[in-house]
Amino acid sequence: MSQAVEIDIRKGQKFSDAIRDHDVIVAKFKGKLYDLDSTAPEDGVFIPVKLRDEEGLTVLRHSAAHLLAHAVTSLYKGALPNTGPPTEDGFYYDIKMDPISSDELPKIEKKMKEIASKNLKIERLEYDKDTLVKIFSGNRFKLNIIEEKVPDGSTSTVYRQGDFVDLCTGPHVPSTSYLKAVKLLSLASTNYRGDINGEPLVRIYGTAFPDQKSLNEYLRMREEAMKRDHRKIGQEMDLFIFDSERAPGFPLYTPYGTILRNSLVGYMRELNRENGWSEVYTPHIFRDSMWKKSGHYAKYRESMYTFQMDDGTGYAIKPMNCPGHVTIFEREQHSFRDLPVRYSEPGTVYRYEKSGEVGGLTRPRMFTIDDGHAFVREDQIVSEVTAILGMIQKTFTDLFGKADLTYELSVIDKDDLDNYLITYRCSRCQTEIESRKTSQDHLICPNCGSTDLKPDLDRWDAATSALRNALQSQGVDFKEFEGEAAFYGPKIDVHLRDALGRSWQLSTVQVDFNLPLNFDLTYIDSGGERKHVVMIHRAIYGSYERIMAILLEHYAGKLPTWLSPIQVYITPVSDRFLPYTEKVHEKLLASGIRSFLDYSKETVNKKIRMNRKKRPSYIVIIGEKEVANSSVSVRNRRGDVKAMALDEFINMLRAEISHKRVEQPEFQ
RNA sequence: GCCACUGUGGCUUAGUUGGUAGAGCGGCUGAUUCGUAAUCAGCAGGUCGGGGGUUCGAAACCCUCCAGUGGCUCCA
Repeated sequence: MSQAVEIDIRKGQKFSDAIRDHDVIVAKFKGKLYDLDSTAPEDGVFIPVKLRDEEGLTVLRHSAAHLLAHAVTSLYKGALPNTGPPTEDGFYYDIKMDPISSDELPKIEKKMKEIASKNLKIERLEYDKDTLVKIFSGNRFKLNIIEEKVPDGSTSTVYRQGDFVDLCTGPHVPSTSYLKAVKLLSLASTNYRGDINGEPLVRIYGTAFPDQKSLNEYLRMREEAMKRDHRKIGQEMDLFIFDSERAPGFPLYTPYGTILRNSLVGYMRELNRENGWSEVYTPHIFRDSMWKKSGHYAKYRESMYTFQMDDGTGYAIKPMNCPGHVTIFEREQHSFRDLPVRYSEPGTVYRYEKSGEVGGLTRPRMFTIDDGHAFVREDQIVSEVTAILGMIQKTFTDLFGKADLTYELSVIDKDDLDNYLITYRCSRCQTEIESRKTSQDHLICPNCGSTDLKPDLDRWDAATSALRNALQSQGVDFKEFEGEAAFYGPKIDVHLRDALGRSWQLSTVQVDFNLPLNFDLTYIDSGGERKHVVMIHRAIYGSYERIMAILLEHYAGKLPTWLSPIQVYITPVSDRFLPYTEKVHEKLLASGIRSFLDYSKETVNKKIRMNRKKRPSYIVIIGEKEVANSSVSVRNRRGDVKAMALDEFINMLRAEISHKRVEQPEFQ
């Protein structure tokens, strides 16, 4: 982060003439980035942007993308660059070319470095549309961009470095010599414009940094992330398996994994109880009539597991828990005094994710949501959502020690109301209907047949501002995303940043007007009138699978002791000390501590080596001294060893577990 | 679902241009009774993802299906 120094500049003066610092690569003038080589459009002050600044880094990577396209087009005849933007931590370029294998990345990278070392000037050139069309006549992708983005009679810019020219609005670093630390990372394929039917393109991912040192640091982090892959750690710790032949995409939890899972379930059960959420239990299968009524069949049938019995009745396995909770809610009439009614359940759902989409615990075909549905009055939305946000903050503070959360509020796009469920009012007879119209449909008033129906967004507005109020009352920062709302209502998504700086989407809080209408869920208000409830869907972990994956990657498997499947791994130095070891083990078990005794007759070294990958919280070794002193020799996760009295060890563990401590006490 | 890559015993893997599989870890057996990341020896374990084809001969080449990985699309 460099200081926001400001430099005076006069109209027509080149930015480069006003600065000396070689690290400055672009100028920010009135909020817009300019190449150093360009001139100020008017008098004013500009901020010099350095390589290391966030915006500078983006520019650097964008330039690196050009360098990549430059190298590829010079190596592969007929390769047609499409687009190559910077990304959060690097860049990519989509190129039409024959498929290549990742073995060729080093070759391309070498070419990039070769071009960079030529210290080519990167020039910005402005041309009219006709000239642009001539320049890119051989590249139909660029011609499409010109056709769409450059109006007739206007101009746009290209950037040239040596013999390579790319259509681009820039800005870029002044010369290729800035691109010293570039690295190609992976190869993927994509379709033109992200359209499934679009032409297949080769996408090459890479990254760039101001210097080799920070690039190396990034690569180390990347490697660390790879080592922390929950699929790998989960196998090492023996937590779950996937049997890709028998159940592709379905996790099976082993005994250790089930301990972890149950710890998380137990935590949520307690949190729910403390916050007035009743636990319920619902079937995994419902008749198809249920899914027709809920609307799931209409929208999600192809990703549901459906089947038919011999007598012809149709069923489906649940892809969501809401209908079950709704069914329980419906069993009795509700007064306005009863609300909110809150049902929660670790609800296992099954969704047929398409073959290319499944992967590990983050995208399985079976997962268990820490699901909750609150049935509330409209005036209760704010307080209910506020309470849920509090539960979210508590949960992640407990799980991660310090929760680095970001909030997103997804709201309706009022310029594009198609596909949202909204109230329409007939202009002629004032009849109100609830509908989700698509662009093909046109609505007709069921009462008078008029087609003049006006959307009424009052309820959406009220719900959205309720969510906004709840967020503000919690004093958290949030961003709003227009058009990201669910079709049935606005929602809040919560993201967590992990130890490696990666952001994961976890919690979600959604306001739903749809299901209460589909199922006609009502309460009797104080005036004796029937009103529709509002449903609030909430998941805090998101799913048990996902939170487990995140915990494993965040902690590199070294889970806080309260969550750790093996809290104590205990083994004697030799069989002679087994009786005392068993006594210690039993006392630990009696104290509620998950102790696992290793009877194998191996050397201590070997036993530790064999069991370390299971990440026990503590390793306890019992030998002659321990037997003599009624003590234990304890090794913690960091590898520090300490001898202590058995009771001292048990007290330490109990405190650590009951306070859900993330760190272990230090051994002096 | 689309594109690319990959698929060898429980795990990690070797296998040059095709000549019917090697290893380490783990497992088992025996010896060793051992002090915080490698004690020794022996044994068992593989229809090289499935099926089809080419060939005198296929783990290797071709086709096809399945699965995994990385992306795209999707994610209620």
